[in-house]
Amino acid sequence: MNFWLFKSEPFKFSWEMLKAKGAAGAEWDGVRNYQARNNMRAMALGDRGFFYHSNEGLAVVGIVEVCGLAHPDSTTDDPRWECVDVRALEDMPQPVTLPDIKANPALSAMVLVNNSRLSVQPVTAAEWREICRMGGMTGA
DNA sequence: GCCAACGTTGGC
DNA sequence: GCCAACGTTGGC
Repeated sequence: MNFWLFKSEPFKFSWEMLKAKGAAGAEWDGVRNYQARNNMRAMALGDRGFFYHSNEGLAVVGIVEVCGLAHPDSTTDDPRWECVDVRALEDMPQPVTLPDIKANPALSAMVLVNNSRLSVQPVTAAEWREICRMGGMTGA
């Protein structure tokens, strides 16, 4: 299983909005960046991801699961853009904030720290465990 | 609201 | 194929 990080501005598409979609989940649409698209193409069913609120909140607030493989983005006719489907799995007991992440030397190589503009990012297994620990996530 | 960083576009 | 100009993102 691989791990990822999905970024969204909460006033456009928030964690609460994804949770409201339930088990069916939602398209992660609107991505217009090749690197982010390629990351989505590399995803497998059951992969896990962090849901990160950018601009406002600035924190990892929940865990999502990839529940649909990459397919054409329904918000454009341009065949270049694809997206996966994700659904909300669990809330972070405590949101892990960007300052918390930046202050943790174990996370200094995270894409979030070094290329904050990439909207769909890979996360290593070690980074995944560390952020789960910081967020008070007992399982995962 | 500002500004730095990055990606994309388009002229040459 | 290079590079300058521009637009967008996102942290502060």
